[in-house]
Amino acid sequence: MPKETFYNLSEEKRNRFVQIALEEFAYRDFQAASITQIVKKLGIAKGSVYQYFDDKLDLWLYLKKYSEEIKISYITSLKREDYPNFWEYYRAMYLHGINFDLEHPLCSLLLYRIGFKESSEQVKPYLHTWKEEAKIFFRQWIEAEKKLGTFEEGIATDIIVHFLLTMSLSITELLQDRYHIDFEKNISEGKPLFGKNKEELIKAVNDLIFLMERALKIN
Amino acid sequence: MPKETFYNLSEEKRNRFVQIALEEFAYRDFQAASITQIVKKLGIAKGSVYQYFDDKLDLWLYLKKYSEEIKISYITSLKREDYPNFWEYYRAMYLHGINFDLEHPLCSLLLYRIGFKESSEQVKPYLHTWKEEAKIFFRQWIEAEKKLGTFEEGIATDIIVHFLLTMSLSITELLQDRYHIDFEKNISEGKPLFGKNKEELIKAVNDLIFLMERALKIN
Amino acid sequence: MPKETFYNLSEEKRNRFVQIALEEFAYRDFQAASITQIVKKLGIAKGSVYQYFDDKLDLWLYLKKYSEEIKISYITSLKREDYPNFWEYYRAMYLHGINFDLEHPLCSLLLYRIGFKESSEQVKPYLHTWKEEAKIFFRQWIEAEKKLGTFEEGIATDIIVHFLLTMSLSITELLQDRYHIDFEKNISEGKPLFGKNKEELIKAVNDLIFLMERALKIN
Amino acid sequence: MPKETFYNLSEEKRNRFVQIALEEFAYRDFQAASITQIVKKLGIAKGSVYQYFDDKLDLWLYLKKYSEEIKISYITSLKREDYPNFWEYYRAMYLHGINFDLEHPLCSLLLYRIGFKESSEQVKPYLHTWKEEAKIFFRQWIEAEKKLGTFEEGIATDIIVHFLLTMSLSITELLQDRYHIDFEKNISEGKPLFGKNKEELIKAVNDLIFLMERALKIN
DNA sequence: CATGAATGAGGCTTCATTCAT
DNA sequence: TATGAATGAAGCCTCATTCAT
Repeated sequence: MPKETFYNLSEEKRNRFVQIALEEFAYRDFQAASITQIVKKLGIAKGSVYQYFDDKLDLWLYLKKYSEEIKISYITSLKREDYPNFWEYYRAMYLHGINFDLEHPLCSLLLYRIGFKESSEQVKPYLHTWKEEAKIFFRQWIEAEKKLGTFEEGIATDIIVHFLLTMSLSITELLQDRYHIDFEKNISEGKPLFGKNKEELIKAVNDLIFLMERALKIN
Repeated sequence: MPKETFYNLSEEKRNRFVQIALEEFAYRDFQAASITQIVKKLGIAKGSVYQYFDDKLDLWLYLKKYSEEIKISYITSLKREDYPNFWEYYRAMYLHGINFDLEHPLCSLLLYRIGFKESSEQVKPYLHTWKEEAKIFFRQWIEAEKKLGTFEEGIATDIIVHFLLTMSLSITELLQDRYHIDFEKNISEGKPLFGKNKEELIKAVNDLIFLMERALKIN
Repeated sequence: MPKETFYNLSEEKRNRFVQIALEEFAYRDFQAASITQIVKKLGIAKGSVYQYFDDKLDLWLYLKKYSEEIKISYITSLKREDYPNFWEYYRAMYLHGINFDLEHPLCSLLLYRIGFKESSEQVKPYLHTWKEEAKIFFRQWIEAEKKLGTFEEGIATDIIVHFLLTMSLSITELLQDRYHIDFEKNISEGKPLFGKNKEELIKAVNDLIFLMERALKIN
Repeated sequence: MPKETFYNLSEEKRNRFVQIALEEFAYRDFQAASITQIVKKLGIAKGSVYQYFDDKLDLWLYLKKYSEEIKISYITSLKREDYPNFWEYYRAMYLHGINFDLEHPLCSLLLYRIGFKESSEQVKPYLHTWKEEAKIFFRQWIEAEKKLGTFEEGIATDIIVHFLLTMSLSITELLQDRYHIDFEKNISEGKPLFGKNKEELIKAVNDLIFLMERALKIN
C-alpha cells in the first residue's frame, strides 16, 4: 500500500498519477506494464514512484484496491429488498453498473484484466480474490433465490453462477465490440466517452438480460 | 512462418519442439514467454530456434496457426445439413469440440489466451484475426438461421452472436472451475486429463446449452 | 564538520541523533550505511540531516572524531610515570580501555571498523589517520621503552608494534567469541551489556597480556 | 556456482575474467563491488556476466571457493608428522603460506576480507564458514598438542586459539605495512610483486613466530 | 530550523537476437 | 545444421542530495 508521501501529494498530482498509472496497467500485463513508461508520460523522475510505493507490485495492489472500492460503491448502492423480484433487481444493478464502466473506464478495464486476462507470476497470489468472492457471493444469493422460487431447483447452482457471472462480465467486451468504443484511443485523445450512444447501450444490456431471464426463469 | 530447416527436422524433434513451445506460450503472455526457458527445457542451443524461425513473433504465429488448424479440423468435421435443427447441431458441435480441448489442451489454452487474454503490443496486429472471423462466421450463420425460423427476428443478431460466442468460449473456465481441472498441474505431472469425469463434463455442457436454448429458442 | 545548526539542537535531540547515526555506521560499510535508514529510525525529515551536516562524509567524519575523542579521554587518563614498568602500565591501560568498549560499544565498533574493515573509496583518505597515528605513537613509545630496557634491542620495533597493536585491537573479537557477546543483538534489544561476565572478561584480557608479556619481556 | 558456459570459455578468457573480478571483490565490500566496473575493465557486455553466473552472489561465492581451494592446496602440502615439534611445523606452514599470499595476492586479500572485513547483509550467511572452521580445527589441534606437552594446560585453549589465529591472519597487514606493498598499485601497473624483499619478509615472519613461541612454549 | 517531495545517476538483472565456429 | 558466447537495450530499484515551502 502507498507510503505516506503519496497521500501527502496534492490531490491534483495524486489523481494525475493514478490516471496515468491506471492507463499503463489497464492495457498491459503486470509484467509488461512499465514504470519507465509511466514516469515518462508523467514527466517525473523514476525515483518519485518509489517515494510513493514500495515497488511495482505495491503500486498495482493500490490500483486494484482503488478500482475495487469505486466499483463496490456503485454495486452496493442498490438493495435487493427494494425490488419486487430477482430480475428487476438484477437489471437495475446491471444498468447501474454500466455507469461504473462509463465513468471509470480505466478502473473497469483493470478489474476486467485482473479477473480474466492477467497471468503474470508475480501477481498470481492476488488474482482470484475478487473473482472467487464474486462466485461465492453469487452462489449464496442464487441458493437463497432458489428458495424464493426464482430458479428451478433442477438447474445446478454452479451452472447458474457460471452463466450469470460470465454474462455479467462480458459486458465490457460487448461495449467495445458493438459500439466501437476504443477506450484507449478516446482517452488518449481526450474525447468524451459514449454520449449519444448511451441509450443504445442500455438497450443492448436490456436485451442481454432479457435473454438471461428467458434462460433461467421458471415458466 | 518457419524456415525450411524446421521442416527438415525429424518429426520427433519437431513435435517435441512444438509441445514445449506451446507449453511456454499457453501459460504466459507473449512478452513474458521466454525463448530462454524453451531452449532450457528442450536442451538445445538458443541459436537453433533462430535457425527454425525468424524471431519470437514468427514462432508465436506458427503455434497460433498450428493450433487453429487443429481446431478447425475438429469444427469442420460436422456438417449443418446432417442435423435436423440448429440446437442439435450446436450441441453436437460443442460436445465434439470438447474433444479438441481434451486432446489438445495446450492448443486450446493458447487459442483461449489469444482470444481473450493476450495484450502484448507486439502481437496486437494478429490478435483479433480469428476471434473476428468467428464473429463474422457466427453473424452470417445466425442470419441464415433467422430465415429458417430458428431465432426471433426481434433479437438483434449482434446480441445473439455475443451471447453464443461468450458462452461457447467460457467453457474452458467452466471445466477448470467445476471439475477442478488444473491443466497446468496435470500436464506437468504427465497425468492423463479427465478420464472418469468426462460424463460429468458432458452433462455440464448439456446443461449450459439447455440454458442457451431456453434463452434463444422461439416458443 | 557539523554546521552551527547541529550544535543549536537541544542536547537530547543531538544525543539521540548521534546514537542512531552511530548505530548505522557501526554496523555497515560507509557506502552501505544509509542516511535514509537513519532518518527513518529518528523519525525526522531527510533534509534535516543536511541542515546539520554537509553530506554523508561530513557526518561520518563527525562520528569518527566523536568516538576518537571519547576513546582518547579513556586512554590518556592513565600516566606512564604512575606505573613501575611497561607491563603494569599496559595491563592497566588495557583493562581501563575495556571500559570504553563496555560503556561506548558503538563508538568502539565504529573505530574498529574504521581501523580494520572499512574500504569504501570515499573515506579512504581518512582511513589510516588514527591507525597510523597509533602506530607512530606506539613506535616512539616502544623505542623509548627499549632504552629503559623493557624490550630487547634485537627485536625489530616494527614487529613489536605490529604484535602489540594487533593483539590490542583483537579484543573486540575476543569479547564476541569467548563471551558470546552479540553487541548488535543486545543493543537492539536494549539489554545491558556484560554484567556478571565482566570478571571473566578481565581474566581473559589478563591471560592475553600474560602471553604478550611472555613473548616480549626480557628474561 | 558458475554455469557451464563459464567453463566452456577459453582458459585465457576465464583467467582474465577471474583476475579482474577478484580485483573488484578483493578491494571492495560485496555491496560496493560493482559488476558494472568489472565489465568495463574487461571490455565485455554486462549480459555476459549473467551467462556465466546466476548473479552477483553466485560470482562472489565462486571467487571465494576458487581462492579457498588454492589456499587449501598450499596448506595441506605439509604434514605434521614430518616435523619434530609444533613450532617447527607451524613455522614451516607459515612460511610456506606466504607463498600463497605472494603468488595469489588477490585471493589472499579476498579471503582476508571475507574473514575480517566483510559485513554486507547479503553474504552474511556465508561469512563465518571458513573462519569458524579454522577455529574448530585450531581448537582440536591445540588440545592434541597440549597432550603432547606443547602447551601448558593452564592456558585456556580459547586464548591460545585466539592468539594464534589473530597473529596468523595479521600477516597480510604486516606485509602491506612493513614492506610498503601496495597490491593494488603494483598489480594495476603490471609490476612484479615483491622480489628482492622476500628475504626480509621471511625474516619478519620468523620474528613474529619467534615471539609467539616465546609466548606459548613451556619453559 | 524543519520538512519531504523531487531528482537522476548508478546498480543488478533479463532477454531476444546475432554471429563466428 | 547446430552451437552457445556475446551483445546491449530496457527494466526495476536505491540512495544521497537539493530546494521550495
